[in-house]
Amino acid sequence: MTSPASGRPLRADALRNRAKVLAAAEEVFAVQGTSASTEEVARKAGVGIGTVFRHFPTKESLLEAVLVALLERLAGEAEELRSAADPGEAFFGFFSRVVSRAATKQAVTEALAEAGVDARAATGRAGPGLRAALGALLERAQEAGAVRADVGAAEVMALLAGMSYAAGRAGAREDVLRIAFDGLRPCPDRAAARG
Amino acid sequence: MTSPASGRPLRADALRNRAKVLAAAEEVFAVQGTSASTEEVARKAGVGIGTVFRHFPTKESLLEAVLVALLERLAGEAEELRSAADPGEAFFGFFSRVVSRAATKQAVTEALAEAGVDARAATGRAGPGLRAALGALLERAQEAGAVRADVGAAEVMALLAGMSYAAGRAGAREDVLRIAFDGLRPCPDRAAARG
DNA sequence: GAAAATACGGAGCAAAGACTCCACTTGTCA
DNA sequence: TGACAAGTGGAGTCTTTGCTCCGTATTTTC
Repeated sequence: MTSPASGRPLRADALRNRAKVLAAAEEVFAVQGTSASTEEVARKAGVGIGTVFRHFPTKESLLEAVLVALLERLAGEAEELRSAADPGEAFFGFFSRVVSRAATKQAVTEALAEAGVDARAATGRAGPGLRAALGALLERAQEAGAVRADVGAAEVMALLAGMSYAAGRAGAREDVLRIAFDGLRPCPDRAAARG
Repeated sequence: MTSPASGRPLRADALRNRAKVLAAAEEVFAVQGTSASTEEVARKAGVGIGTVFRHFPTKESLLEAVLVALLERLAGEAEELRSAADPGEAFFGFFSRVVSRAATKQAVTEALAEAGVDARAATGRAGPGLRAALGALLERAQEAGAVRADVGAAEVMALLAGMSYAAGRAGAREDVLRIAFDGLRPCPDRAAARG
């Protein structure tokens, strides 16, 4: 996505500015949440507001671009872990890394939430990418017996979003994650415990 | 809280209006989220904006009043379950009832999040009430062996907030809750699963 | 039932934020 | 290097929203 939908490629300076805006937006939204103003983003990027709106015609489209970038990066990280030695550690490690990142970056939580629902059109494109990558991690962990067999990628995504939210608010991140992880692990006499 | 902090009791019509505003605010915030406008609340309550601001000098104070009412009601429900026959069912039933309510009422999730952090002054008063009531439910469930012994009320609150958030976004509420509940249950050979 | 106290309603104010417009600058291409 | 297309910046517009102010209406008190 380095050129406008139809027509010539972007001019060099425009390309540079677009990147600056995107980077600034990601940082601003991460710190202040997605309700931060467009002007704040422009200031951080060192460009005029007009420039921001030239590249992203609405605030929503800017936000969308940021979320997509975030999701793609997460998906990439998951992808890399696909061939890790320990599938269980790969899965749980990825999960907790995402959650701990969400604790400081509000935008991550929102991206995950959006990805789960794929409400927005564009995140609808990136969401499945993450879901697929996470799904692969999940499957390998299940085959290795590190994760119970009766959960799917969708539930794990939802759990991930929920835990990210909780991490951003309450303290005790590790303790809450421990509960979720134990819930994900196989447990032979679970039936007994339920009864 | 039916009279002003210092001075005479409220006039009869004022008391009535205050109640109408609070009820309207709860409904509006539940449906539209806490970013709904004060004017919307006034319209729903059938009073002028001036009246809303007379009773709640800032929007924040109105929101706070709604959240406190919500938390107190939840705490009350938890209290009632204190002497239920089956402590495990009481605990898990309460938990899932809260989550399913949060699925349709955004304000519930926010109230829980606030209660966990007790960031706001006033919810700081009501938050501990819920925490205590939930803690009592938790303890009884633990004594009955339905919940693992090594979790505290704080973690459960955080988990509750996270699950409420997840429920409001993704579908698959039951499936995600199942994971969380299994994580909360005792499981003798958990150590083995972790290794 | 009149006077005083209290409350009501909604026009209007001020601040914030999304977005537009256009005179000016910068990159590109022949 | 000149000409033109492309991009920039930020003052200004429009809308929304929290909140105030005060003339009018309702309750309470005696």
